[in-house]
Amino acid sequence: MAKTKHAGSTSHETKSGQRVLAVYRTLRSAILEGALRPSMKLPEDSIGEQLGVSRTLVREAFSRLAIEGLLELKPNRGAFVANPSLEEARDVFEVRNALERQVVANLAGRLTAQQIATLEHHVKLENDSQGRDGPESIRLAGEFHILLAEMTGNDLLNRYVQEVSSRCSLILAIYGRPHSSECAVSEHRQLIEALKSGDTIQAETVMHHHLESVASRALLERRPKQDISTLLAPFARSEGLNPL
Amino acid sequence: MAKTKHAGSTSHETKSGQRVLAVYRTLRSAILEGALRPSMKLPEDSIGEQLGVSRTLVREAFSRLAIEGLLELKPNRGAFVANPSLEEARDVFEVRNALERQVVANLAGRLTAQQIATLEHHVKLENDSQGRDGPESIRLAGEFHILLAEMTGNDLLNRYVQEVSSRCSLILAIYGRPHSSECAVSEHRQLIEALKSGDTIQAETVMHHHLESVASRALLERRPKQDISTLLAPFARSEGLNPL
DNA sequence: CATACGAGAGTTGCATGCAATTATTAAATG
DNA sequence: CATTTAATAATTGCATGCAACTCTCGTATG
Repeated sequence: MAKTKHAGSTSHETKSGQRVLAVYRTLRSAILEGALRPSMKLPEDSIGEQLGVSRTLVREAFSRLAIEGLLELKPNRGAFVANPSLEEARDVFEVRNALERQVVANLAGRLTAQQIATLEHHVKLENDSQGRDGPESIRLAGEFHILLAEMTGNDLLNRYVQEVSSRCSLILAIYGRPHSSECAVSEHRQLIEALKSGDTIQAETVMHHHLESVASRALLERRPKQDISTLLAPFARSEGLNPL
Repeated sequence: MAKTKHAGSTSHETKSGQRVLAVYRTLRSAILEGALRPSMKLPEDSIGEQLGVSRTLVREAFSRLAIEGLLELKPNRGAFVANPSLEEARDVFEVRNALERQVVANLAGRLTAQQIATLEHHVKLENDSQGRDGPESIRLAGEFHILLAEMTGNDLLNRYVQEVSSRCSLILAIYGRPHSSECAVSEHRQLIEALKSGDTIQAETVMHHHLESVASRALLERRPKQDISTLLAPFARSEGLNPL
């Protein structure tokens, strides 16, 4: 096999060293965009070959993605795209709620004019893409929350919000309805207003309800699991069997 | 060099596969106990030789510790024990506050009799070790918070609490006063009472003040940094120099 | 016919080797 | 004598190789 020399997810040459980051980002995107479906097996070999790097780097990227909950690493068995259970999904939303309430608490009354402008511009984009079909408006809605987290200047908080956001994307890909799982633009607008006025309680409340509604819109129905054993269990039971 | 076959941090044979976990845990403990001081360089091969594993495994453990904020990885330069700035320390405490408020919100009014007994037993241990010298009572105080997080049954929340707790341990090792940086046992008792009564607001308030007081006891004074350049800068300036 | 077994192929876990980068020391120069 | 430069040593980044483990599938056996 020819050595392809660089493994660009984004097409421009990765500066130096951090090629593992490129692998990590490539896989991360692929999972979040749904190209790699939950429970899918990811062999080190083929991924490395595909990306033009050795198994060593793929392995390192796997390890990181596993920590972030996007992969599950089974010892001696390999890496699988995570397939979080409904319970885990609820756990993620609970943590997300706690983190994002801290984000708005941190930001309330402290936004600069520039930051407010950025947020309002972003909401306008969300509104414009509202009508059009799909992925664009979902992406924008997610990025609004990332934007807020970045504005806190708290790197750790920012990292955690990014991580739970990733997990939420995966969860929505599994459990979310095709359409209505996106954030309501009006709620984002409300949020900005509360942040501007410096009303911390109000901001936290709005954020809380906002995430609550996203979670319930996504999690209340839909296939509870697309894992084979869980899918089959009810059928088995109705046939008098008693699966694990 | 002889192959030592296993690299146990805890003396019992590591089952199979997960030797990297043993390396990770060993280094983690060493950092948190202060054996490896902040900013100290950790060369891959000497660590590997010391632990009887190859650089590959050490490298993987490094990567994980870096994600958790206990190491800093400088490209092409190697791994260094983290030396968080005061600002980063404040950020960590802010996130910890958000997470642990979620913990008590989750737990309030939902503790089983068994769990209550466990917590009260733990507080008794804390109280008993109060008088004695040092590390024991600090460890117990930290474990109380871990215990609470575990009781939520929310794995992600639990993991994040563990992570910020680690970071806090490192921070206290750098900035904390030798003695007074531990949790007040009475505050832990208050917390249990609030959780038993199911008063979520009260529980969150107590937790908030509790962590606030830990943070302020630790962070308000003490050497702002023990990095050489920062330590030297004031002396240099008083000599008419103008360091970076 | 269904289940259990085992040989072979494929994959992971880990160590090691080599090229590239950084650190260190020595010599050279102003 | 301080500073710069060149050569050497040490260390990291990454790929590859080998043993251990798992999976697959054909064969044997009850």
